[in-house]
Amino acid sequence: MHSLNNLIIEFYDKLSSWELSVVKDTGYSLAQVHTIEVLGSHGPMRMKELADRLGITTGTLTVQVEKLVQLGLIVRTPHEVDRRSILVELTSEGTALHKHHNRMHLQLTEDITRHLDPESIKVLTQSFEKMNREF
Amino acid sequence: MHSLNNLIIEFYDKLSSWELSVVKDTGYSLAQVHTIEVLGSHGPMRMKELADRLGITTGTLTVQVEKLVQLGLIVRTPHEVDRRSILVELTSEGTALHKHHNRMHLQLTEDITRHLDPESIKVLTQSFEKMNREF
DNA sequence: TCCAAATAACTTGATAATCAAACTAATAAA
DNA sequence: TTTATTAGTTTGATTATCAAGTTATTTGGA
Repeated sequence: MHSLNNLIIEFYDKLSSWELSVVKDTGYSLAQVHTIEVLGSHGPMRMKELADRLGITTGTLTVQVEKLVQLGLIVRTPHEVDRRSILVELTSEGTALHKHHNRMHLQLTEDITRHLDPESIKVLTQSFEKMNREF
Repeated sequence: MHSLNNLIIEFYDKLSSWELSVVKDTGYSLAQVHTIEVLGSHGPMRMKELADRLGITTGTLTVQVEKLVQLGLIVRTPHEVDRRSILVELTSEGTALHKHHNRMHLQLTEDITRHLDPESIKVLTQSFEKMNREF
């Protein structure tokens, strides 16, 4: 258990470094790409929910979103029922950035699992499913 | 492979959120705890190496380190052979913070793996070893 | 129904984190 | 021994962040 713990920490650390270098290549900031990631994988959402997912306040997010709108990556649309809220969603350019980032991730996954046999991949997948459920 | 990729991304995302909330409880910033983490798990090191591991410039690190020294978490000692360099290392208080954070991690690992059978744990551990080697 | 409380987003003012570039001191290489 | 490189710091500017206050809207009692 102790060694597994250390391996997870090391895995997380290496993934963070990889993410940082990949993001730097895009020319956007880590916070910006992270925002695009969340919108890309979960779809349009309100400011409040987005802020919660990103772990920042709505005040901070207002500024971030303003910049991403100017960059043409996202758009703000009024919420259909709740007029206090606005929905944030990706533009086609934002979607393209998300897809590009996703391809990078997929390539990484292929790279780091290339020495795993099919049975291990299967167990690994099931284990991740179970672990993700426990957070 | 595609689903495993998504599971890894989700795992990373949840781990990030967990880390953020755990760090917030300590009263220190994410950057500060991260610095302590690196020093705690790899031992004393030069500014340059520490900056590289953290993914920041030495200019930024100089400011960070100064604050951590004032907080009593780390100390600067001259490098024995290279007089351009200084070694950064944890104080006993810094070590205590690292140990505390490590215990949190261990607890998390125990929590998220509690529904995995011994054989899966074994395969999972071996898989992480192989994946970490490929980064 | 109507008003108080809660919620969503934004704004403002302050602080922390970051970088690039310039600088100093020391080492390495020619 | 010069010259080039490296380590760390400083400076000036920019970005990210928060807490607190503001406005508009919704919700939940009385």
